[in-house]
Amino acid sequence: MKSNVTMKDIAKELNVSIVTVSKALGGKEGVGEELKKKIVECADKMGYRLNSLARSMKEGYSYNVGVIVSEKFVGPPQAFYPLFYQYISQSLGEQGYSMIIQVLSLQDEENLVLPRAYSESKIDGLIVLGQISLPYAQLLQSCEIPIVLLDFYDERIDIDSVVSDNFCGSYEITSILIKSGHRDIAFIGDIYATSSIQDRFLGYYKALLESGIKLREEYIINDRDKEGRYIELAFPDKMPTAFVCNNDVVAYNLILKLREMGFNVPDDCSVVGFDNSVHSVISSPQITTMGVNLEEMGKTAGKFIVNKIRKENKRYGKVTIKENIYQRESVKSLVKINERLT
Amino acid sequence: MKSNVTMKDIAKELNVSIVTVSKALGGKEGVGEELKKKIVECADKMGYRLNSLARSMKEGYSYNVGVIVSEKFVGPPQAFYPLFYQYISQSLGEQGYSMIIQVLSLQDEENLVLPRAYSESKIDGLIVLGQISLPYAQLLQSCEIPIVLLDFYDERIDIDSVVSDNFCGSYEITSILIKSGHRDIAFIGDIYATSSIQDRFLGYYKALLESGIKLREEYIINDRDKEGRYIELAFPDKMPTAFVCNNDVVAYNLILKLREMGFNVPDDCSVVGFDNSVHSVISSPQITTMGVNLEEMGKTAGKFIVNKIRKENKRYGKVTIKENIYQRESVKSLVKINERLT
DNA sequence: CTGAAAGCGCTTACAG
DNA sequence: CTGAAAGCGCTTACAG
Repeated sequence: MKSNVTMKDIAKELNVSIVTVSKALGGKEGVGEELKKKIVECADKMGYRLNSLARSMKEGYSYNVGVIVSEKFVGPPQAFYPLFYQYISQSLGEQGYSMIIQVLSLQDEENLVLPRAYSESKIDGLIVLGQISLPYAQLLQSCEIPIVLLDFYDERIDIDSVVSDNFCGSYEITSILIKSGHRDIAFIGDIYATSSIQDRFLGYYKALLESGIKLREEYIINDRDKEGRYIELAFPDKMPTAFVCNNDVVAYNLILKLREMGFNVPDDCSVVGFDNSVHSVISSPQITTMGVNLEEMGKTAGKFIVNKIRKENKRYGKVTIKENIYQRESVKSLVKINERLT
Repeated sequence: MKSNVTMKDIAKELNVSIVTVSKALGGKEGVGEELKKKIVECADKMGYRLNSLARSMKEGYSYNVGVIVSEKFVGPPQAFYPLFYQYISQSLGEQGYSMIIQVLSLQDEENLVLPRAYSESKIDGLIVLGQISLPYAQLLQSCEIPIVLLDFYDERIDIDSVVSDNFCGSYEITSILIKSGHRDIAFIGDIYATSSIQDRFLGYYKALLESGIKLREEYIINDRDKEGRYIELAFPDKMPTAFVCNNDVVAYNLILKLREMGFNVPDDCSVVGFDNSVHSVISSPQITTMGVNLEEMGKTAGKFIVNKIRKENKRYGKVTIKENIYQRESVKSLVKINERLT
C-alpha cells in the first residue's frame, strides 16, 4: 500500500469537501477563484499526485494505448522498428495518453493469445507495429477496440493502416536526379522481386515519363537471382550518369564496384539508394537516399489511434506517408550554376 | 463508456455472488471446484476481461513500470537504446507487469518536470534508460518510487543501476587473442579520453599481466587528438600480430589502413573491436567484437525493478553485466591444431 | 463453500 | 459557489 496523499487529505486540511477539491484540481467549473488557488497550492505543498486509475474507473478509459510488435522483429540490431516507439510515445503524450509496449511472443501469435494489456483492460486502443499473421490480425479485429496498423497492410483485412510510400519516394528522388541535369538514369533492382521494389521502379518510371525521358530496357539492371541472392550487375554499353538503386546495400556495393571499374562517385556517376540504412552513412561517399519517415509515421499512427478512441466510428483506411530524403554526397549536379540561374 | 462484461454480469448469469466470481476467476481459495469451473467457462463464453484498473485501485499497485529516456537519445538511427525496450518488456511481462515508455522532453528535463506516468500514478516503479541530468536524477530520487538506472551510473547519486562491464569485456577479448597464440598485441585508443576507454585499456592490460606479457609503450597507439578527432595511427616498428581497438569504427578503419599497407586481416594481423556496432558487420572481414549485452541488461533491469517494487527496501547498488562476444572473421589463431591438442 | 459489506480514489449528476 | 450521494469494478476481511 502506498501512503499517498489523496483528495480526501487535501479536503480535510482545508476544511472543504472532496468534490470541491476534485473540481479545483480538475480545472472544472464551480469553485471560487480564491478557493481554487488555495487548493492547488495546498495540493502542491502536500505532494499530491492524481490517481488516474480512479479516474479511469469512473470514465471507463485508461488513457493508455498499447503498441504490440511481433517477437520476430526483436533482435537484429539493424531493425528500425524500435525507433518508432519514441515518436509514437511523444505523439500520445501530447494527447494525454501513455504508451504500453508489448512484444507478442511467437507462441502467443501462433496460438492466438490476446495481448495481456488488452485482456487486462489496460488499454483503450492498439497500434500494431509491423507485420502480424493474418489469423492474429483477424482476431484483433474481432475485439471491440480501435486498432491502427503501422508499417503493415493487408488487403484481406480492413483495418486502418499507416504505411510508407515507396512509389512517391522513388518518384521524388529520381526527379531530383533529373533536376540535377541527369537524363541517363538506370534503375538497379529486380522489378519482379517484391511489391515495394516494384513500387520504387514505377516511381522512377513516373519521374522519367514526366520529363519525357524514354525508359531504356538496358537501364533496368537486375541485381539478384530467383533465390534473392545478389548477382553481378550487367552494365549497359553506354554508362548512365546516375543510378537509382532499390536499396542502400545495393547502392553501397555499386559504389565499390564502380570504383573498381574506374568510375568515381559522384564525379563520374551519381548514385542514390533507399532506406536510409546504415550503409548509406558508412559508405564513402555517403549515399543520398530516401528513407521511411519514422517520425511522421509514428506521430500519424499516434494521432489516428487517439482520434479513433474518441470517435469510435472514425475510419482512415490505408494512409501512405511520404518518405524523407536524406541528401548526402553521392549525387553530383550536372547543371552549371549560371545555367541554373537562367 | 465501454459496454464490457463485468463480474457482476457473470454473477447474475450464474445466480451466484460477485465475490464467488472474483474468487473463481482470481484462482483464490473458497469456491467449489465444480462451480469454479462453471464460472470460468461462463466468463470465457461471455468474453469477460479483467478490469485491472479496479484491482489496482484496491491494491494500490498499477502493475506498470515506467521506462523513461531523455529526448537527447531520440533520433539518430545508430542509437541502440530502443533495442532495450523489447527485452525490458519481455522481462516485465513474465512478471505480470506492463511497460509504459515515456520520452522525457529536453524542457521537462531542464525544468525538472516529473514524468506524467509518475504524476498520474500510473506506474509502480521506474527504469531510467541512459544518462539523465544530475538534478533530474536527484529529483527522481526524492520521489517515493523504486528506480533502477540502466546503462547509466553516477557516483553522486545512490540509485541502483545496471551497467555494462567494459573492463571485463576487454579482458575477455584480449584473453581470447592470447589463447589464440598472440603475444604481440597492441591497444588502439586514447587512454585518457573517456572512462570507458580507460576501462577497456585496463582490461587489456590485465589480460597481458595474467599471461606474463609485458606491456610495451609503443603498443599503446593513440587514435585521436585532444578534440576527439581521429588521427593517423603511428604504428610501431615491429608490427603486432593483433590489435585491440577501443571501438568498432576504429577497427573498421584500421582494417582498411592495414590493407593499404599490405597487411591482410586476419592472415597477417588479427583485429578486434568493441560495441558490436554495424561497422563490425559491414567490414570485410567482419570484425570480432565485444558488445553490450542488451538482453541481459534489459532483463536484469526488469527483474530488479519488480523486486524493488515488491520489497521496498531491496538494494542492488551498481551491477555490471558482462559484455557479449561476437566471434566473426577478423581473428586468426596462431596455434596449430596439433599444438592445441597437447 | 458461499456471500453481504466496506472500501480503493475519484467524478458526475444533482441539491442546496 | 459548495457539497452529500452514488457509482466505476474489483478484492479483502469477515460472517454465515
